[in-house]
Amino acid sequence: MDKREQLVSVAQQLFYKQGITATGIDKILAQSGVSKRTLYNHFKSKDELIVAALQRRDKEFMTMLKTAVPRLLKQKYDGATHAGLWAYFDAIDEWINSDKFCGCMFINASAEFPRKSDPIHAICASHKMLVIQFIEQLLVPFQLADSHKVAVQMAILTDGAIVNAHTANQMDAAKLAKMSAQQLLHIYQQ
Amino acid sequence: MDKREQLVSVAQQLFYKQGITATGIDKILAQSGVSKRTLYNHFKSKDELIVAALQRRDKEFMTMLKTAVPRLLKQKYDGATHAGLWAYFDAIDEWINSDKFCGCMFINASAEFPRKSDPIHAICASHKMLVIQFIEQLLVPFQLADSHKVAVQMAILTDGAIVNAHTANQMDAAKLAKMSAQQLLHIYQQ
DNA sequence: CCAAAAGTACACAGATCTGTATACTAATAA
DNA sequence: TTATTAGTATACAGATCTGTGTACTTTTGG
Repeated sequence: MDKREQLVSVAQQLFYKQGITATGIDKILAQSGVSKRTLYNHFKSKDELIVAALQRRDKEFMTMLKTAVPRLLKQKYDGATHAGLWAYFDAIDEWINSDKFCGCMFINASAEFPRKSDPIHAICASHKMLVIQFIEQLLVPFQLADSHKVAVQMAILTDGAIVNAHTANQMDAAKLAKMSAQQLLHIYQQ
Repeated sequence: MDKREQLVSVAQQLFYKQGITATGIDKILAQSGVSKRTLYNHFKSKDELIVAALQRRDKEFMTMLKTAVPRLLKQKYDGATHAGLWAYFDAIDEWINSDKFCGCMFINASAEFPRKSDPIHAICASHKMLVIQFIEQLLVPFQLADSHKVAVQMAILTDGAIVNAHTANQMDAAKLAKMSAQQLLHIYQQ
């Protein structure tokens, strides 16, 4: 019933699966069953729709993390305090090996909109910052001297795993990234 | 004078800087000073030109690695046998912080052409395999039990650094990735 | 019930994109 | 020299894309 939500939801799916530039407005209208006039009443351009789709994906992804990590922490590690980070990599692994996986929407979007000044690119950057903050929380039990730096290192492992799975079909990339993380934190813990 | 080479060279630059779908044939023709008919005598479609541009970039990037790594190995590590991998991460760092950097062309291309069956996507995958092989050579001095697995872990760190630099403006990503690599190989060396 | 808000259908402007057709010109090689 | 090859200029077909204009219909709140 909420036409705006329908539009953004369908746009998000199509942009993610087929690329943003490659997805025309008409495809989104056809699949959502909304008229073109309604779209341009809610958004003044395609760019605004792209922004809304990315913001929706941002919320969706963070929600996924915030539910999957506690679930896996309980399932696989009996809720052990330090194991949040392992559960995080397990969650990434689950996602990468699910059929909905098509790379990271924000990495993909910044590939299509490479100019740093582009608002679309800026949204991608701030999403990545949010993920780094999320990781930093999981690092608290390790009592690290510079937990932000380590969080960025974990983010690098994450993005590397995502890209290797998507581009090079390395579907075990998240498992390898998790191993790397465990070995790295073994050092930091000393 | 070699019109084909001019076309592929300009196409590579524009595809890399602006994205592939966003770059029209006409822009490539204008910048290379070649007529449209000549383009379609050499390539039967834009897709073929894309393939040629990616293959050219593949050669260029591998050549860059094969010259930068020995140079940095000598400059910074006095040619120490085991330091090839550190020189490799230094080379990635140099590239990331150069003004020509605009992410990894193959990561970007697979974002725009996500279907695994697409020949363009396949070229991206095989480029990543070449890089992994290159890394594996640098791991020889470490005499690892499973050097391929570690090479993939290094590739994950590399791609993560590239993506974090490009998408999240983390320009020190390669330095952090190098640190991770050094800590990881310290373990593997024991 | 009725007025305002929201949505639909559809035509179309104007730009852009890939690819082709045609007729002419420059270079090259036997 | 002359035939062939390679390239140019340019118009254009046909598709597609974003965005607007207009007239009609549905929904909804007071």
